[in-house]
Amino acid sequence: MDTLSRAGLSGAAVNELREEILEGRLTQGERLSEVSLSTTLGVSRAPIREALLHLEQEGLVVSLPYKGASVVTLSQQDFLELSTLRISLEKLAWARAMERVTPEAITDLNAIIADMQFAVKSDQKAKLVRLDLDFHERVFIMADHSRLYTAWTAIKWQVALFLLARRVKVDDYHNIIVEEHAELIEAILKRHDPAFEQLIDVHIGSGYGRLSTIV
Amino acid sequence: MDTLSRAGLSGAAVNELREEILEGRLTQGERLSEVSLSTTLGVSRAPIREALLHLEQEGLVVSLPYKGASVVTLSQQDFLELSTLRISLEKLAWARAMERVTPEAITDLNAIIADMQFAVKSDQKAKLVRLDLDFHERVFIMADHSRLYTAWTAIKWQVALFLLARRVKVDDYHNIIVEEHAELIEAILKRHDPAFEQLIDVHIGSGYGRLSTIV
DNA sequence: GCGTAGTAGATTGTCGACAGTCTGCAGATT
DNA sequence: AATCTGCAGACTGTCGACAATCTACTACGC
Repeated sequence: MDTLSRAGLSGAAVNELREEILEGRLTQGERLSEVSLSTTLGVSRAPIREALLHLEQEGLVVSLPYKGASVVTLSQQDFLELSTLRISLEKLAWARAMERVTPEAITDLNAIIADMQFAVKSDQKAKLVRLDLDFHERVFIMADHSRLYTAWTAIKWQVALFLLARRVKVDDYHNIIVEEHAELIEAILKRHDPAFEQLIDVHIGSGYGRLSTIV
Repeated sequence: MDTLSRAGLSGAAVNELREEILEGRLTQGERLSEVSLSTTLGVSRAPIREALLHLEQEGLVVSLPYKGASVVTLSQQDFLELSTLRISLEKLAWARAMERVTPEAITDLNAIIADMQFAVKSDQKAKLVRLDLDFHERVFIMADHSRLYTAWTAIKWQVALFLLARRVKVDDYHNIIVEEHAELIEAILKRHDPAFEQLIDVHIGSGYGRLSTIV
């Protein structure tokens, strides 16, 4: 991870708050008062403020001057933005990852797919989402492009929030996720497969079709 | 601008420090001590820390825990990263801008080109760089995609730093910049010109060829 | 002389308190 | 009754001081 390497208290606050948002204990739109957070987490306001700035950069929190921070409320429009930008970023990531792939990386990716299969069987939906994002995370790391990775982290947790909040129909998500990621690995093994861009369009963009009505 | 709307002191510090970095008064690699900055700018460390976090997000500053912040040092590798990511972002931006273009926006863009011509004649190199970035800035705004715009701002000032630091050969930059931007406007007027992606590859990617040896 | 432990200085991380700003309600005015 | 004004409370923005950490120099041992 990225934020784990940050300084102690603010980094810990980031991880704690992010988990609470992703798991729904902090609902979308909920006010995030600095003082209440500082008393709850047992630290002063300084690391809390820094944590909120970081979460704002990750798109999980929105804040206005003198009006405080709130958990982001993601709309269908936001999901469209996330999908279109993600497609652009992933195309670049995969193109570069193809040129830098190692056998060990493929082994890791296949291990994730194996975990996915288990998660599907045992119906662990949250775990499945984490594996999905972890899979793509490794591709972005493989791409060896620090700014591309930064751009990815700026939308990663918003995508996670959308998937975890069940605002996407997950019925077929279960059924196709293993197969689609396996196809992506095949594409990467071919190295210069020109069809990978179309594959990404389908893989990421298919979320449009799975976009359900607002919960 | 974006940061002008931020709260007073930290936002002002961001703008002040960014200008000093872009104009070279703060050289690349220079240490940025919080206390010395706070005494220099006449504010306490709190807004300075916030400003440094913001500048780190913009890629103009790098910082390590307990080791402090420094002005970023951009290498040729960094320029390659900036160019490849920027091409991805601009392709998405132009595709969307084409669908949303208004006559007023075209007027604004042509006004910028007119200013460019004047800047070229009067040999105002820094002004020319600003106009170049302002041109693209407006396209990203036209794209009406908040996360794409955020991704753009995360690399925008690094691109500016590269161009302003004269680490790119600017001889032909002067000669072709007006013509290339005029071509981009023509492409946007055609709305669904499929050749615009290639145009962007050339326009942004040509920086590779202009990349000079390290100063 | 060279390497290493210790220490002093400087710098960042954190804290609690004060100042500036927003929000909602109470009361006055028309 | 409706609207405006002023106030009270809560919250964010800022500040100065203390704690934790890093760094570079010094002194010691070999």
